[in-house]
Amino acid sequence: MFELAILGLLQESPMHGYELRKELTAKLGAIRAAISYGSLYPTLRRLQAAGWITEAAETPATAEEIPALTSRRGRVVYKITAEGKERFAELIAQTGPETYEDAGFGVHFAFFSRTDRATRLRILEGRRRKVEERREGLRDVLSRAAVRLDAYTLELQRHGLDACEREVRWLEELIANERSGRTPSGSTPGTVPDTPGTAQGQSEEHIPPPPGQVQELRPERP
Amino acid sequence: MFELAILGLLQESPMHGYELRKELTAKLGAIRAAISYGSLYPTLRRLQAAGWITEAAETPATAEEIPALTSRRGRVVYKITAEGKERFAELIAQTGPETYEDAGFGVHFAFFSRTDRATRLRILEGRRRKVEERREGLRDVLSRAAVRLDAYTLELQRHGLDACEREVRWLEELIANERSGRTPSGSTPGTVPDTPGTAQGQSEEHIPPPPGQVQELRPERP
DNA sequence: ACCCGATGTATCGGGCCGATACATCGCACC
DNA sequence: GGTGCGATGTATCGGCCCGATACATCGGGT
Repeated sequence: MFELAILGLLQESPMHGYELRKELTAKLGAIRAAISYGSLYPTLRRLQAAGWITEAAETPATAEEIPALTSRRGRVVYKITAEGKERFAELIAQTGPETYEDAGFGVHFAFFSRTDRATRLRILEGRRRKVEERREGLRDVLSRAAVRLDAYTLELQRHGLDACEREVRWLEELIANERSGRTPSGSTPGTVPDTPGTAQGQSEEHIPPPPGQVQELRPERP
Repeated sequence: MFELAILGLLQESPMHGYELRKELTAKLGAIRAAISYGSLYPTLRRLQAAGWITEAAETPATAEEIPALTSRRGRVVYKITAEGKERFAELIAQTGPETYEDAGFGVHFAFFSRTDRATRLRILEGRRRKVEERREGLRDVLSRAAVRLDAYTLELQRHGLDACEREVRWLEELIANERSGRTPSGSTPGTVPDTPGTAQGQSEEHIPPPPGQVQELRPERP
C-alpha cells in the first residue's frame, strides 16, 4: 500500500529514506500517524528488486563539492525508473477491494490530483458504499443489541456511527463537486485536466506526468 | 491486542471461534470492521499455549444426548481459566503507548465497564493527549505546507483535522462525566470490584442509556 | 434432487509495526 | 574544551494481523 505512496512521492523528486518518511508523514498524516522504518526500508528494497526504483549514490551535485571535509556518510537517494512510473500509473488507476478501506482509500485520495476524473468518481463512490455498509452495521448493533452491550460499548458505537455519517456527507460533497467539475476548495489549477461531458471509459494510456505542479522539494542542503 | 478482547468476551461466557468472531465484530464494530480468522485462530492457539484459556469439547450437555446420529462435528469451545482472568485484569489495568492508539484505545474503551474509574480517566486523558498531538500535527501541515500540497491532499488533512477536533470534544465530555461520577455503569454483575458510590447516571448531557444487563449468550441449541 | 447461504475450523504468505542498534552532526550549556 | 543531547540517517528482527484459500456440514428453499 505504501508502494503507491512511495512511487508517487519519488515521481516528484528523488529522495533518501529519512526524507521520504517525512514527506509521507506530511502527505498521509490524516490517515496514519507515521510510516515506520520497519515498513519503509523493506518496501524500498522490494521496489528496487522489482525495478521500479533505483539507488543513486549521494549526489556530488556541483563537481567542485567540498570533497572530504564532512564526508557526508550514508544517504542513499532513491529515484523512480520508467517502469516505476508505469507501475504508478497502473496502481493509481486500478481499484481493488482494499482501495475502499480506510488506509487504501486515503492513499489513493492523496494522489487524486494525478488521477483521472472517472477513476476519482469510482473510488469516491466505492468508498461511500463501504462506509454506508459500516454505518448500517453499527445501526443494527445499536438498535438490536442495546440489551446485550454495556453503556460504554454503546457509546463507542454511537461515536463510530457519527463518524460514519459525517464521512458519508463529506463524500457526497466531494462527489457532487467532481460531477460539477470543481476541485476541492477551488484552488490549485494545473492538475489533471477534466474531460467534461460523457464519462467515456477509454483507457487513454497512462496519465502523463503531472503538468506544471511539480515543484522543488527542499533542494539538497548546500 | 485481541488478546484482551478475547479474554474479555470469554469471561462472559465460553464460546467457539465463529461465535467469538461475531461477538468481537459486534463489540468492536466501531473500531475495525471484523477480526479475521487468520488473526483469531492463531491468537486462540497463543492464548491456549499460555494457559489463559482451555479447549472444551463440544458439550454433551445432558448425558442422554443423541449420541451419534448427527455427530456434531468440530466446534471447539474455548473457556477462560483462572490464570486467564488474572491476565485479563492485568491487561485491562495496565497502560502502554499502544493503549492510546486508535485500535488499542477502542478495545480498552469497549471494556470500560470492567475497568476501575482511575484507569478509565488515565486512558481517556492519555487518548486525548494523543489526539491533540495528532491535531496539532495536522494544523501545522495545513498552515505551513499549503504551498506544497495539492488541493486533494489538503482536503484530506482538513477532514482528518475535523475528525480530531470532534474526538477531542467527545473525550472532554467523557472525562467530565467520569469526574462528576455519572458513570454509565454497565458493569456486569459480579465482575468488577467497583468503587462504590457510583450512582446510576441521571440523564443529563449525553451519557445516556440503559444500563445493559448481560444476558446469557445463546448456548446454541438447534 | 440439487444447490445455496450460513455455520464452522484451519493454514499460508505477506505487509506493517514497534523495538532496537548503530553512527554522525550541529549546537547549547557548562 | 569537553560533554551531552536532539536531529539526521540507515537498517534488522520478531511478532501481530490480514486476505485468500481450502474444506466440511447443516437447514431450507426450489
